Amino acid sequence: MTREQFSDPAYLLHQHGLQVTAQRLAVLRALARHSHATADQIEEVVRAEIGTVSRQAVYDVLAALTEKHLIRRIQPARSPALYEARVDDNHHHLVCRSCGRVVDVDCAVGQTPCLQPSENQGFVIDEAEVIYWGLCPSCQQGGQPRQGGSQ
Amino acid sequence: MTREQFSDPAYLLHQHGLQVTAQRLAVLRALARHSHATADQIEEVVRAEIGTVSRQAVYDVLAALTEKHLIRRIQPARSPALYEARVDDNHHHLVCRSCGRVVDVDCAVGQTPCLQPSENQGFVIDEAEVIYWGLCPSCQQGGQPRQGGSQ
DNA sequence: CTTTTTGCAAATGATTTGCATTAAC
DNA sequence: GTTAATGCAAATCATTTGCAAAAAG
Repeated sequence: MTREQFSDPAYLLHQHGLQVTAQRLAVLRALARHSHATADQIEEVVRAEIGTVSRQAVYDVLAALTEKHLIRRIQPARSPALYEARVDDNHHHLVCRSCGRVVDVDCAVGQTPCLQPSENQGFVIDEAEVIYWGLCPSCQQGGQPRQGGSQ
Repeated sequence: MTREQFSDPAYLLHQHGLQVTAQRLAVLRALARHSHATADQIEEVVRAEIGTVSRQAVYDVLAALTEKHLIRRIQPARSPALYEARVDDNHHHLVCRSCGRVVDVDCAVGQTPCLQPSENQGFVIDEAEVIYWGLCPSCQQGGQPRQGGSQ
């Protein structure tokens, strides 16, 4: 197993029991380039690249990749879900309540302590998702909320 | 201002510039009793109590209360949003990927450090939302995922 | 009395489902 | 060849919108 196989999309898919298809590769490539993209945006990018994808194929691919933890789905309140290339790096998100902008931030508490809640109540935790809600720099001046957590 | 005014729902509403209506009081009461309820469930409870509410009134009330931070909205992946009586206690959530069960847990890192991300990128943060994804005790035996983060 | 809320109906919009066709293994 | 993935159409379902009637201050 060579080092570069780790980052080879086709190998990754195969490794997780998924068939290697043009649209799956294209979705992975699209996400590598555009982080925090909606299904719609991904569809657009993928279609531009390989010519044809159905919306359903996109949803299907995203669901399959999410289930295998090859990508991550984030749901910033009411707006459509966003997807990002999974990096397994325990990073979190800053989300603007006004414009919906999403920015990555490293975990504030070190490497992986976020995975441990104070009490697990018998749950087996596999992921900690942290969203910091607030206003981005540009929305702090002038703008008032249009989307996001409230209303 | 007496001590009990702090917890008086009518006073709370008034204090936040909201008119005091039967359905708002009923929603607050419903949430005090049933934490992590969907709009649907709240509608049901409220209707049982005051006889009549439209679905829209429920959504409207929930939006108003959420905006004033009197209650909190949580969005566990694809499933409908849940609401809980706001406690301002910096607690987080354990969500079961299989059955969708939601359980409260205290912040693992003390009083309010969760509000501070490693870098705020110029954002003004007003809330930190933490969701621990995993499997609840009962779903660890036997059951396989039906709803939740991955398809 | 004036403004905010409610109720009703209809619309929106993301996501899902079912099934035949096609591509991967 | 078999099985898994795609494409297409139609359905679902939470949530929103617009407007008239009712209630709150």
